[in-house]
This record gives sequence, structure tokens and C-alpha cells, in this order.
Amino acid sequence: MGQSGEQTTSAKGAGTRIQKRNRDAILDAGLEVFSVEGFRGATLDAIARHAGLSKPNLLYYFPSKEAVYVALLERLLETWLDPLQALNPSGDPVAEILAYMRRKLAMSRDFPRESRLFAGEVLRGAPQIGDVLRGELKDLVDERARVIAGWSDRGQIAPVDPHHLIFSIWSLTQHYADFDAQVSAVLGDTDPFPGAEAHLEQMFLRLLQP
Amino acid sequence: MGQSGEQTTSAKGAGTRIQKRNRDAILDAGLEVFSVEGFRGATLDAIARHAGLSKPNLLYYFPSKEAVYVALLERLLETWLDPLQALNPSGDPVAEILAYMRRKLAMSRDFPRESRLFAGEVLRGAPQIGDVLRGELKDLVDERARVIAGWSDRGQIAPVDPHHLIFSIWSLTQHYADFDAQVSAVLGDTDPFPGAEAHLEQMFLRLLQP
DNA sequence: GAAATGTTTGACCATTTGGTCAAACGCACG
DNA sequence: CGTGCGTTTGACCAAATGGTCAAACATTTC
Repeated sequence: MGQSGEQTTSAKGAGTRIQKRNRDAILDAGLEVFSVEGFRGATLDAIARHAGLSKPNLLYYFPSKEAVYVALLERLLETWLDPLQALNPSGDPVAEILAYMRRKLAMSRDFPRESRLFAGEVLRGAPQIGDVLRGELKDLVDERARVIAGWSDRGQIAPVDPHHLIFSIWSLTQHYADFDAQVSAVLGDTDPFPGAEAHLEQMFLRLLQP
Repeated sequence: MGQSGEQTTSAKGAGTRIQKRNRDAILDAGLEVFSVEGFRGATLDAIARHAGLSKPNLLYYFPSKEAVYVALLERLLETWLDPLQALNPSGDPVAEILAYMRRKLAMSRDFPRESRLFAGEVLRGAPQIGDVLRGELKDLVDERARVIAGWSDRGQIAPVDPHHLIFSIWSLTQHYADFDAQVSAVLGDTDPFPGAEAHLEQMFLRLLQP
């Protein structure tokens, strides 16, 4: 079958370059539509149109609407957990936490669609990624929480509840993507991110000061 | 027509007590369904079933699915803006802001469905309440921001960006309702609110300390 | 250039869903 | 008890939507 040493079909690396192009187009279109309309609100026709394909053609690449959605969430989850993974236990505590916050805020600015897709999924009770949240995510958070608790115990940062500290970083940063409609309504055309970064730096600096 | 001095129909005070009962049942059912499924995901059948009515019967009280949704949002918006309205310009600055935060956190705990309904609407770009956000909400926020700025100028609290301060209260408190699936996944069965309250108190106390 | 493989589509289908309607039901009141 | 009003519903409809399929169209390879 196929050319070179490529797999048959539908595996991870994708076969043809036309396959890769279309798969990518579909995922991008899915992100666009799902992040605004939610899973139920998104239609295959809308996704196909955004991807520049016909509906049956889309279904040639993904077996169902849910498959597109799940593929999107899977791809997203890696990106989403990376910044927390990158938190360095042997770095300077305050600097590490601030850097984590800045990375998350940058993701809110640079990947708002991803943020909203994730928010929509969790809002609905995480029907698709509940297992990942209770598994990988919880493990990673618990582990990093122990690191932070260690910093607290050693007096390198003020005593804090590590889990709630992480929650507060998540909520404060993602807010600017997920609630953009509200933020924009209040601030008008001003870019909220410079102000947000300054405010969040201040908040966490003062909170963590031993 | 009708009995006593009641209005005809479909006005504000509602006519019959059976009308009031059913209207309330529908709104409660709508809240239940919309907050989980989102606007597009919710079906009239599901709402009617939750309300203990048949679909045509539901449509006897509300002309359309959207009408139920809008009625719900309208009722919600009052409740939602009240706590900010209640912020007292002549009270003690730090105490006022902390009280506001606590009120919002309590709403997250006591009215999670309302919080999620609102979050879903804003996530989708606030198609129904965009005007209110740019109007009433913005006006109220701007006004309260001036109060907070005054406190800052007079050195009663540390210098802060009032708008972002308000955003941070919103995001930190609503997070526990809107992202409950994630919070529960990480914390397990532990009630997050006691820990959340302590953490948020600490955050804002340290932030606002002049 | 023909065979084989990969890609695209028009037509079609079953189900779901928002919404309508005429008829039936119930209940208060004269 | 019968008239009138408010309430409820079964049956129905049109549109939207997820998904199928066989046939047409491209492209690669020999």
C-alpha cells in the first residue's frame, strides 16, 4: 500500500500530505466552531464549511462529530498541562510561581479558543475529559502542590494552601480568555493584558512574600 | 376579565396561582437544563420534563425556548449585580472589598447553576446580554472603580487597578462554581469552600494592605 | 495509460427538535 | 347545570442535523 515506510491509514503520523492538510484544517475549524458554539451547538456543516470541505468529506477523515471534538481535547490537554509541568522545584520559589502565572496568562492571550473549548467542556461537567482530570491532572497537581508546600514549610514563600494557589492562578489567567465578552464590555477596546499582568504580578508577589 | 383586580395575562405579576406555579417550575427546570447543556444543548422536551409539563404546555407559558432562556438571564442579572451594588463607599475599604468577595463566593456556593448559566452565556460571546454588559454592568463597574480608585489615592488601600481588582474577585469566586468538575476532580470529596475562603481572604488582605 | 489506491461529492435517510393547532378537559360562577 | 375562561394534550409539521453510500473523480505507481 502507501508510499515509503508510512503507515496504512488513520494512525498517528497521518499518511498523505493531503491527509495531514485536511485533518489539520478540520481540527482548526472544529476549534473555531466548538469554542464558540459548544459541543451541542456546533454542526458538522459549520465545521466542514470552515475547513473548506463538504460534510461527507469531513466524515471521511473523522468518523463522527464527537471524534473531532475528542481529538481536539486530546491535542489541547498536552498544551494545557505543559506550563505546570515546567514548574521547576529547584528554581527560586517566587520566580517560579510568577513565571507559571505569566505562562498561563500568555496562553489566555495567544490561545483564547483553546481556553474556551476547555472551559466549555469543564462547565458541562467534563463529560469527555473527566477521567483525565481525575487521573493525570490530579496527579500532576498533587505533585506540584507538594513542591509548593515544601517551599512554604521552608519559609521560602508565605504559608499558602498549594491547591487553592494553583486554582487561583488558573482562574485569574483563564478569565481573560473565557470571559472576554465581559472584560471587553467593561474595558472597551483597551487591551486588557498589560494591566492584567501588572495586577496579577502584584497579587502574587504580595501573597507569596514570606 | 379574570378574577379580582388581576391583570389579563402574560404581564409581570402573573395571573392565576397555577400560572405562577408553572412559570416558576419552568424557570427552575430551564436553569437546571440550560446550566448543564448550554442554550443549544438544552431541549424543550428536557425542560418540560424537568418541570413536569408537556412540551405544548410549556409553550403555553413561554412563546419559545429563547424566551425561557432570556427570562432566566434577566432574573439572574439582578441577583448578579446586587453584591457589587451593595459595596458601601463610606465603609472601611478593606472590609468592604473583602465582604464583596465573600458575598460572591457564597453565591458560587449557593447558586452554582446560576453561575454556570451566566458563564455559558458569556463564554459564547454574550449574544443575549451583551447590551446589558456594555450598558448597566459597565456603568456600575466604572462607578465602583472610581470609589476604589479614591480609596487607593487616599492611601486607604494599596495602589491597585480597580477594574482588574474587580475582575480578580469575579474570576476567583466564580471559578469554584463554573469549574466545579475540575476542582472536584483535583480535591476529591473535600468541600472546597472553607479552604477557598481562607485563601482568598489572605490574597486580598495582603494585596490591599496599604 | 491502465490498474490500484486515495479523495470528493450529490443524493439520501432517520432522528431530533422547535413549534403549531384544534380539540378536550377542568373549574369557577351566575 | 351550563356558559366561559383558563389549561392541557395528542397529533402533526417543517427544518435542521448526524451520518451513510454508491458513484465519480484524482493521483500515484507500474
